[in-house]
Amino acid sequence: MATIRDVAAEAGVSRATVTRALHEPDKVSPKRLAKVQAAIQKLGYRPNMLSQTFRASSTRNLVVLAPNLANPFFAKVIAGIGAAADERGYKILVGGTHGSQKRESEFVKMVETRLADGILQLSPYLNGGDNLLPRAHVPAVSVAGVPDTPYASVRIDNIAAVKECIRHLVALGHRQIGVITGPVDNCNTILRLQGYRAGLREAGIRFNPELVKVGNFRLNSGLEAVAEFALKRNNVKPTAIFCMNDEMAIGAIKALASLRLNVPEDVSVIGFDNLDFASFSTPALTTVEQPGHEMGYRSAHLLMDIIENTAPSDTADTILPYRFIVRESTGPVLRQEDSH
Amino acid sequence: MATIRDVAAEAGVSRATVTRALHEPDKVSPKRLAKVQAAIQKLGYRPNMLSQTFRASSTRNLVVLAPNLANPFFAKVIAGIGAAADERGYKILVGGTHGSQKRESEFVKMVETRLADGILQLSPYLNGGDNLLPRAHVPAVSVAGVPDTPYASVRIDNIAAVKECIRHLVALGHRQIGVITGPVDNCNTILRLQGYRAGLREAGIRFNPELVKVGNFRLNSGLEAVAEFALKRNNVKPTAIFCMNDEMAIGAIKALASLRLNVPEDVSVIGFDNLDFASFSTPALTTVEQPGHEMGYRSAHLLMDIIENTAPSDTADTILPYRFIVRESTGPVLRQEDSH
DNA sequence: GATAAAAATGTGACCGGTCACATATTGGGG
DNA sequence: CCCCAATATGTGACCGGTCACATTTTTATC
Repeated sequence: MATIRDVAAEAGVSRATVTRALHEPDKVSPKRLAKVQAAIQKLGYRPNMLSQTFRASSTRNLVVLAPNLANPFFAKVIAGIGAAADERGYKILVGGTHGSQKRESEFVKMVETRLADGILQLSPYLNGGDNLLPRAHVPAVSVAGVPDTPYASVRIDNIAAVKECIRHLVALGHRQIGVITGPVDNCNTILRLQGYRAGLREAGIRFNPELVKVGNFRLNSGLEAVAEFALKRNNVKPTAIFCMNDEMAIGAIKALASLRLNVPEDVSVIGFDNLDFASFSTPALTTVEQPGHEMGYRSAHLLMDIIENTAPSDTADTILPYRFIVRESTGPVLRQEDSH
Repeated sequence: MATIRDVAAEAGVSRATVTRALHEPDKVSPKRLAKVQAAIQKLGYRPNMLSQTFRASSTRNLVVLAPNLANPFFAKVIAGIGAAADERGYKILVGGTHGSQKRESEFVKMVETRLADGILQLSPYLNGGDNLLPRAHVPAVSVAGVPDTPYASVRIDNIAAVKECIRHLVALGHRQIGVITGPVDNCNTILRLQGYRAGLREAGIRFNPELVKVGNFRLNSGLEAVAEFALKRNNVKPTAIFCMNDEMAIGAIKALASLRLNVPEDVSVIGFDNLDFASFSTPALTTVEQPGHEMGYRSAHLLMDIIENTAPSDTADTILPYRFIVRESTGPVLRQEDSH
């Protein structure tokens, strides 16, 4: 593989002239420029980014920490990040952590060891001890995360969004409103649960822990949670279920169907995220749209600003608007009390 | 940021001793080892990977070229790649190309400029001119791609898989079998279309171009293709539709539902990939499972072998088994000719 | 055509580890 | 206590660009 010295020798100039020909062509006389270009052509020279990057000690790589690559919502966010990175000549390294602390610290180490310039953290766990980022002082932005992080975040107002869902259900006459959550230590779970409780309070409904089922954001856990609701001996059966993401909502609908319960006649279901699949499910899902692409885009620009020091690494939160979308999976409660 | 020289000075030893303390601790006397470790601790020293990597001129990064990150099948493959990379201390850079040549060449350039060691190409276009990889002689493996690439590939036998789908439909009495394809130049489209035609031939059914609709592998295009089938003035209405992936199949089912056609009573539908969503759709999808995780895993190991020169960079194909899964979306054709 | 200013080019050091080799230290056997 | 081998440590060069600065060449002005 040809080096810059080979090119210099071939063109009969110095190394510095080659560098200049590459980066500041107008500072090189046309004659030599042509010679250098010919030499580059002839030798098939490609500058070694590694050494460039080493000298500059900046890689223009961003690490994206995603707990789960299979989550379509994250795919949207990542697309947005990619678009922003592209605009400024950055590349993104997508690290699937699968929730593993070890994996996560591997990627943080990439920044500490200069293989990447900063980190975008998707949906982190609450900063209750196990969040690595604050400890390592590394440029970071949290996407779709929590308020009050020690670094900037871009997100929606989860609490308000969920309150709006509950308000919608209450308006339809529901008072037994179940909820299927994500993992208990997930920040979105925590916030949305707060929204849920606030929504109930607003409607004067007492919070009933039996109506809360813990899921994991995957299809299957929606299914299992509904099975648990059905299995219950006692008679607190929800007439509506708020699911903390669309995948679990689709799982829930599937489970309800196999119990011969119709959505929304027997049970209303609400999701969260507005995946593409949400409008294609039967019935089409009432859900909250998070502007995933926009969130990714904004947060990536913010991170790059921080890296390049054009923005102070403050902890300001950017709150983007959500959109509550009513489709077919929610409807009025029918007054045939406890038919199932 | 502390360098190895700082550590050496602090510990009162030479740079080489520090390196050895880091990589071959048993070759350093316990006394100095302790001193070095104390110095590292005190200075918060972290080796600069960039320079290490520069010296070794190997980054242990693999670039994954994915046309579309939102495709859940690719997510599975990427997870497999990640698992393999992990085992051997590689990291993966996921590059969403969105079908753009420019983006793709950006990533190829990353390998040429040594920011990554090799490329995994997901579902490439046929080598009709616009496939960059052969031109750049870069370590590469194709995943879920075509036969006869100039580099190794890991895939299933698409033709056989589709033939099996058609055979299944024919056995149920279907003779008007529609197909919704991916983009015409996509290699999977081409192979699966060959399988489709071979399946028809086997059953003695004449190929009818009017039963072929071109899609783009996204939900919406399944919907649109069905709308086109419905719209047709002439009377070649399919009693079964083979979709080249699950997303389009789910789109197709949605469209059929809005036309008041039942699946599978009125029209049977088959998908491809066996996404998680496939078994959660209503009705659950008959489909072909590609071992996405395994494909990613195998191809990544193959690529790493090539990079490390333990495997010759031959063009051998690895063919993995697929699995045809019959669920609820296919059924016998009802003999009430042309009810719709 | 001489002189100063501007533009073009070349030189050596450097980024931060690592390696090959040279040198110093230790230990055991006689 | 000396000698040789084995082990431990240090030295300088190097990876491939890039930068600051020194040097040379060109151009402008009188």
